[in-house]
Amino acid sequence: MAGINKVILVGNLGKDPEVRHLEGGSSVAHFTLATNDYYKDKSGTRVERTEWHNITAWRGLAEMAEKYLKKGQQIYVEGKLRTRQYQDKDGQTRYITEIVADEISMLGGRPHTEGQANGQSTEQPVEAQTFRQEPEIDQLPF
Amino acid sequence: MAGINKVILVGNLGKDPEVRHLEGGSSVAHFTLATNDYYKDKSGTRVERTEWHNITAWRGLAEMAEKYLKKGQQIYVEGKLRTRQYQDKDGQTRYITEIVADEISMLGGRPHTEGQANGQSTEQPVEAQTFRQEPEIDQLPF
Amino acid sequence: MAGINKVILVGNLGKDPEVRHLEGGSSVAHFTLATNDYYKDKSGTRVERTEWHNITAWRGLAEMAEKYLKKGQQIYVEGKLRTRQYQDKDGQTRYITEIVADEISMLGGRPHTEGQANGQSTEQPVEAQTFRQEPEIDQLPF
Amino acid sequence: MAGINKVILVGNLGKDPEVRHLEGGSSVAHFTLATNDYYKDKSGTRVERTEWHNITAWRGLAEMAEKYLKKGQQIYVEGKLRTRQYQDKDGQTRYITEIVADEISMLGGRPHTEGQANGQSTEQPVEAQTFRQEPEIDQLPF
DNA sequence: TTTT
DNA sequence: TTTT
Repeated sequence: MAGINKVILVGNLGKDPEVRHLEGGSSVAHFTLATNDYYKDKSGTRVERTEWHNITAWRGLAEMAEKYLKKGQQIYVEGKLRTRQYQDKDGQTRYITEIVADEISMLGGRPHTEGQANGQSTEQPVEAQTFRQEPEIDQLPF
Repeated sequence: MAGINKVILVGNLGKDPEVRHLEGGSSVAHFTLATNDYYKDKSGTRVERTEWHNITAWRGLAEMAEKYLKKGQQIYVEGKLRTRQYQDKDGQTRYITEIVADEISMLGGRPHTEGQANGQSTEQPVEAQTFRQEPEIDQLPF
Repeated sequence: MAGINKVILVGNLGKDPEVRHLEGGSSVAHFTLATNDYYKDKSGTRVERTEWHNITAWRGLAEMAEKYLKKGQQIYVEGKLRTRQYQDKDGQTRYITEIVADEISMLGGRPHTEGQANGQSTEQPVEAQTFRQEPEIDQLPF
Repeated sequence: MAGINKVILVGNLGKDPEVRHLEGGSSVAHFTLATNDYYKDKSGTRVERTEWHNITAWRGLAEMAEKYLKKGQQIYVEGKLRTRQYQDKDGQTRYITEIVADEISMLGGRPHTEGQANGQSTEQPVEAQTFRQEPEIDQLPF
């Protein structure tokens, strides 16, 4: 039975993406994304709740992340949930749930800083864009 | 900054929901949902990949789950991601990511088996329905 | 500014898809999809409301629709909204809003009827599958 | 059969919302939302395509729209598709497809201008927020 | 642990 | 025009 496994997030990057360039020429990027929620508690006080998500982006999306995404930026992410097993340092099996991105879009028309060779940094408004990664078999190098 | 944290799943229940009736009169249900994916590997062989999701449903949705949802049934779930911390038996901090359901819809018009007191089981077609839980502050009794 | 334009539907086909094979070798399918909604009116009576959607599928999805989709079948459709202008028979400009499908998934494991040359019809369970159409420039032959 | 009818948009308001306060104390807001798409045509030229959507918001969301939403602002809208019939000035039956909003979130932390009694306008950063309208029976006053 |  |  075919299923649907879809995640839609709008949030802010917790840090710059970490990008690894793999041997076969492929790339993978990791970053965290915060989605904030507000609600009123019983006393009527406004409370903020932040949820942190682990985002993984492959190939073209990893390269896009490396070039354009910075800590704090607000983005739209569409992807699928994947829970991976790994062994921690004590040899115990642990699980981590990630969102594997299929589409990333930069929101808010926020200017982004492009690093300059001379150490200067000029604010260059980068027109917000949507990037899409066509589905392929994900390599799992970790 | 307000964010969006939305999950949309179509899959099959891995087991009957476990429902707990809390002291304040509230209820919470837990179950797992499998979403299946198919892809062709390099040799062209069709491979199935199953992703398992932990679903939590509160209040009215928990009661709906208790009444209508059974192992194997195909459903639509809409909700939000939440990662919880807990201490494992060795006192170590661990994390689990769940989908807290906002809406559940039964798909496929699949007949559902209602347990009978006399041990017999009659197939009773249950009209597929959508159930929605209005947002409230989630209690976290575990 | 990049935007998001996404539609997610689960409903039943109102009729068999109409498929046109275009000169360049491409195909386009049209069909209607009903999504049903239930609510209680002021007197507490349960009322059903049906919304009808115009679905357009291109290329591989059109061929999938031609092969596998039949009137009455329950499917998941993901796509984008597009409003087209056309001239009615009186030369007036009219508008129609369609959902251009990016992904279609058959739900419910419902057996589908394959027409047979001898006029007989055998129920053949078709394994539910998800089909995806990679984004390209849509041709607009009508 | 229960269905799913869901639309997710990120785009910019084409004009300030038009809000009507109805006799029963309810309100309804209308505005248009542009979602922009970019693609490369056959010659490799980057082409922009804008899709316009008719958004309708009821009750609390209408009041939120009246207070906070302005032409040009980037927002997230979640809602459902609804196609309405009406008679045009020539007595002909026409159809219009709208998105009835269930949730609206302001994106980008963009400051918004609050009209001032003295005719001055001060830029007041409004913390982006998500507003939700609980489902009720929609009144249809037009 | 589901489904086809 | 669908489905339950």
